[in-house]
This record gives sequence, structure tokens and C-alpha cells, in this order.
Amino acid sequence: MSNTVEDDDDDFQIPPSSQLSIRKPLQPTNANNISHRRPPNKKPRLSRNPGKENVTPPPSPDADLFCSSSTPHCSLDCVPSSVDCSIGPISSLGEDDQVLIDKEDKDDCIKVNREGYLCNSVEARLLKSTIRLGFDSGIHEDDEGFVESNSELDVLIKLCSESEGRSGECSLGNDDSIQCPLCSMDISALSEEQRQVHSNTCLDKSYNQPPEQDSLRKCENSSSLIEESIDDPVQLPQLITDLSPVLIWLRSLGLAKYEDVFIREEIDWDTLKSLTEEDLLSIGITSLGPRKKIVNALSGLREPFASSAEAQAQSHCTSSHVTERQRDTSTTRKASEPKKLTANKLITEFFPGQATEGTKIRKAPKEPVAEKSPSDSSSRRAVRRNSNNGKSKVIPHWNCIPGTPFRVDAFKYLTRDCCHWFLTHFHLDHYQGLTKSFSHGKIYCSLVTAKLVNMKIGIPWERLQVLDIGQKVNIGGIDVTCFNANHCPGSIMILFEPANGKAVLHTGDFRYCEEMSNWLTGSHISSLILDTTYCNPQYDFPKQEAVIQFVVEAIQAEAFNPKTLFLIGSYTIGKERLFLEVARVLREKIYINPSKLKLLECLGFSKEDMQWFTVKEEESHIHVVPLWTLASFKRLKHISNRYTNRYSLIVAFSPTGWTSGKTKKKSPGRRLQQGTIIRYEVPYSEHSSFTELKEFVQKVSPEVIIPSVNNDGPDSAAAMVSMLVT
DNA sequence: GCGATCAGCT
DNA sequence: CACAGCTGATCGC
Repeated sequence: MSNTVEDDDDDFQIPPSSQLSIRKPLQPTNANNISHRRPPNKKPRLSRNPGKENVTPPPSPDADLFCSSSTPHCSLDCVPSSVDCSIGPISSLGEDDQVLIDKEDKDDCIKVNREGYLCNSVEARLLKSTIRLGFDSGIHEDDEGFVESNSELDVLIKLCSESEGRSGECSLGNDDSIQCPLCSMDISALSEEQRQVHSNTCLDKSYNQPPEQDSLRKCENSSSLIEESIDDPVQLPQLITDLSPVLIWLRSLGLAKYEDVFIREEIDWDTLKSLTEEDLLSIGITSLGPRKKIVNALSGLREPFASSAEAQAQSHCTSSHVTERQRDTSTTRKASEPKKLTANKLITEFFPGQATEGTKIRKAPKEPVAEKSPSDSSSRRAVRRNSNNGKSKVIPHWNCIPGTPFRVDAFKYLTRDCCHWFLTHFHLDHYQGLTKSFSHGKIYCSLVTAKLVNMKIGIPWERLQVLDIGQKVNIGGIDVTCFNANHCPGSIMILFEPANGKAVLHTGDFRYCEEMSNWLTGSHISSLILDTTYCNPQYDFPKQEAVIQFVVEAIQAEAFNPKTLFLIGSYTIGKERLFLEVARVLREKIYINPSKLKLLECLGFSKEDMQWFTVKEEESHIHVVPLWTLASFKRLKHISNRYTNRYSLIVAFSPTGWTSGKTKKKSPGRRLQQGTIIRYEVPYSEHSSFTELKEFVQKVSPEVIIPSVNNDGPDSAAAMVSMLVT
């Protein structure tokens, strides 16, 4: 193509303005000395084109996608046009990518982009200040770098700590007979909710089974359940009796991966109690988080109130008849519970209302753990080993909607007793198990997700039921409303309102934005199934807009060398906003491969947006590539070798929220360089930050929270708790 | 040969 | 560590 940057020509050729208009010609000095480049997180370099100096998208035909400033909840001119400004029912989708929607208030017409991204008007408003303030997203820290303590923090801390070590699954058999995975009791006759209560109770018992009580988990609710179980002792779960107390204890901390170490060192219960942090270090527990966690738990073991005999005697798997009365009774007993640690308040203590189940916070690991054997060192292996033709018998709590027969993102656990399957978004870990031979009923999802499921997996449209955003529908007698989850295109969170009046909000994966709380005002949420991916204060990343601006400026800063190839990582779907905004702001086309284009065509981008993509590699020096190809310099070197003639410098952007955990707090990115390869790690996240989770939970104010992500390991929230307590 | 699943990896 | 995958091996049809 004529507009290709010539491989061997050092002279920068001005490309057609539509493609490379902002691309800077050479800087006056040190053009070849990469290390002398200005760090991009400083003052933005101005474009020669005065109309394109900042992140504000240039006027474009799709400018009408912006909400007018008169719309109360919408602002500002710097909101990317790919994002919509509110949410409302998409009742029909025409050829145009925008849909005009009449809300109840006719004056409040809003436009929704089919892409489905949300308008983060507040983010947009914050943009300038965030840049100036080093991407401060508004959270306050103390000198130690911790988020200031308040009840909301405690709420989430508690949420996290409670999510540790408890395995909340409900049992669903493939056959008529349904057994509790722990005590093997036949629970076929029980209702769905009762089964969950039963299984969860068993798991609570297993958690409390070690001879001494785990100091990290003085959950009064579990205590109350233990007391309830006294009245109804049945056989001990086999799983529990076969394991050594040390291993059980270890597992209860979510540190099963260190089982091998403890076995190798032949650490028995007495030895365990005498271990010091130094000992732990010497036997190979080098990670700070797990070590602290163990030390903390050990100190709890040495406490006099730990009553092992009693715990064992009481830790029998109970049948499911945990009645409201019993719960009330146990609740009244709680006041005198000796096991309670005031430092570990239940998250639900901060919320009004009575819990609907004995356990208010459930661990809902992404993978079931109930059937793990002692030798398993990773949950993944355990799952594989225990998988039943790919469909595990034990379905995590977060896949079940209490009070309904519905399943969410539960295709790994297909059963014949359910015919309503919801899919929150098209990411593998959520649709895994779904194949084109699916014949278990209907799949409910957004239009974008339905298109992808149809195209990529081959599910026929007859099996797919599109849920219109913001529109309440009745499915099997249950009101269902979905909202834009602001995660990836097509992602939704789903509100279930069963007849029992106990509404359940399943967030799917989501990135919080202020509008979300508006949708939910008025609805009392009983259970919140929450995406807790970054439920840890260390994950406190900037708003997406700030990161986008950082990337734009970084590209501008690095682009003075005309033989620079820019790579932006992305998933199958996800991170589109990042590279689309880069294209729009820099007014340069972005290369994507043909299969990616086909995918993007399903996402509901406008024609104007789509014009920024090209499948002709030579038309662009900004390429979108799979995220993992940027994971290491080794891989980047591989890419670099492919383009030796054409490019002399590779600048890659890895957008992931995990970046924020390992860099300084709220840093907009990390610049790493090896020779002619530069790699930026930028904290562009499509999950909520800890701060956002806090805010969301506070606003939704549910009675019960069911985490959808298992936060085990060094990053575990329990470790965070121990750090806060000590 | 193909689809589905699993194991290992980043 | 692991967001959300990819790749290659294996198995059953």
C-alpha cells in the first residue's frame, strides 16, 4: 500500500491524514536514543494540530452519541463517543448503532450505543484532575499506604476474610438422587435453597473441623451453625476424617498449596503450634502473604478459647432443616459466643435486615473444592480430577440464584434439573462448558453475547433468548432485569426478583460506575453475588479514562521514531475502549486481524468507530494483539524479529488490573525496557477496583454477599486482614 | 477427522 | 498471583 511506512527508509513519510495525522515527525534530538525519551506521564505533548491536543475525541460524525449536557446524569464533552451515557431498555436494534430510547420520563431520552459500554461521566469529569494529581481516583490513604479505615472498608475486608477458606457450593447431582458432596446424605427432597444451606453448613463444619479454631475465622454465623448442629449430629464427612488436622487447618486457610511442604516436613499438630515465622520461611513458605496468614492463624490457635473437642463434637454435618427459628435462636446466642473476635466483624453486620441463610458470606470459589483430595496442590487439578465428563457435580454458590431454579455462568455444571441458563458475558471462564450440543434449555444473555455465542460456539438462535438492557421480563414467574455491567461488550449484571421478595443481584464481572447505583435505587437487594476479583485494597487503579489518556500520551511520546511498532494487548473481547480511543484520539487506524474484525462486528460499534480498524497490517503501526503475546520480553522479542526490517522499536502495552498490585499505588503505568523493546504495564481494568467495590456494596446494601471470585493466596483478603490487625 | 475435554502455561 | 485466555495432548465418537 502506498501509505505504508517504508521498511528501510529512515525518512518519515507523512501518511494520509486520516491515518497518521498525529504521528509526530522527528524530535530534534536523540531520536535514536530511547533512554532519553520523555516519560509519558508528564505533561502531554501537544499535537501540531491544535484541535487534537488532548484526549478529547475530535468532532466526528458520531458525536451525537454524546449525551447532551442538559441530560442530568450525563456530561461531558470528553466522554468517548463509544460509551453510552445511561442505561435503558434496548427494545430493538436497527441497522444504526444507536437506539433512541424512551424511558418512563419522556423528557429523559437517552441514546445507547449497542456496544453497550457505559458512560463514566464522573470519570470523564475527573480526568483532568486525575492526570494532574497522579491519577488519584479519590481514595484517601494514610502514611502506610492503606486505605483509611472505615466501616465500608471493614465491610469489604470482612467480605474478603469470610470468603477465605470456606467452600460454598450447592450440590447438584446429575441423577435423580442428589447427595451432599460432603456428608453424602441424600438431599434430593430438599429445595434448592435448602440444599445450599445444607451443603454450606457441611462446609462450615469442615472448616471448623481442625482440632483448634482458626483465628482468622471467628465467624459468629458459623459458630451459630455449629451450635445448631449439636441437635442433629450425623456422620462426619469422609473427606474430613481422612485428613490430618494440620492439612485440614491449612486448607481452611486457603493454603492447600503448601500441603506438600507440611507433609514433607512431617509437621504434626503440636509442631504446628510451635512454628515461628522463621520456621515457616525456612521450610519454604517464602511468600509474605501466606506466611503472615499462617503466623496469624497460629497465634489464634494458641488462644485459650479455642475449644477443639467441642468443635469436633459439634462439627457434624447437619441436615438442612435450619429453620428461621433456629437461626433466630442462634443469633441470640451469638452475644455470648466466646469465639467471636471483635476485629473480624461480619460484613452483614453493617447491613440492615436479617440474613436469609445461616451463612451470610459465602465463599464461592471459581472452582469447586469440596472433593479435593489431600494430595491436591491446586484447585484446578482437583477440579479436573473430579470432573464428571466435564460437568462437575458441585456447583459453586455464585452460579446459583437463591429462590430461583436459575443458573448463571454455570455451563461447567450442566444439569437436567435446570432449563434457564444465564450468561453474563462472553469470556471463556464464564461460558466454559458451553458447546453447540447444548440442549439443557434456554440461554439468556445480551444481544452482543448472543451473537458471539452463536458465531463462536455455534449455539442456534432458537436456544438463545436475548435480554434487553433495562427491560424487566418475566421468566418462569420470576422478574428478571439486566443492566450493563461495564465489563466487556455485551456484559450484563442481572437482577432477579423472585416471588419470595428476596431480590438477587448477580453482577457478573463488572466495573463499577456511578450510574449503577441509580438503577438500583428503590430495589432492596437481598443477595448480592459480587465480582470480587480485585477485592483487596492494593488494587486501587485509576479510572479507565485516565489510563487511556496515559496510553495516548505514551504513544505520542514514543512515536518520534517513525519505525516504531505499537502493540496493544486485548482479549477475545475486552479492552476495546482502550484501543478505540487511542485510534480516535490519535486519528490513526488500528490493525486487527480478520478474525478479530469479525468479532468486533458483533459488538455493535458504529460505522464511525469501525472505520478506525483495518485488517491491512501495512496500514497501521498500532496493532492489537492477544494480551499474552505481550506477557514477556521473550515473546516480544519474537514479534520484534518478525519486523526487523520494518520497525526498529517495539512499544507494547499490557493493559491489566493486576498491574496495579505490583506497582506503586495508583501508578498509571510501568515502563519497562529491554533494548529496542519497551513494555508498558498499564492498570486498565474491566473489573471494579477495591474502592469501587466498596462504594457499590455500600450503595446496594445487600443482606447477603456471595463473592464470585476466590481470593486465595498471598493476595488474599485474609492476609490483608492480618496485616491490618497486626 | 472432529469435537470436547484436559493439562500446562502465561 | 492470574484478568482470560492459548496450545498441545488425549479421548470418544
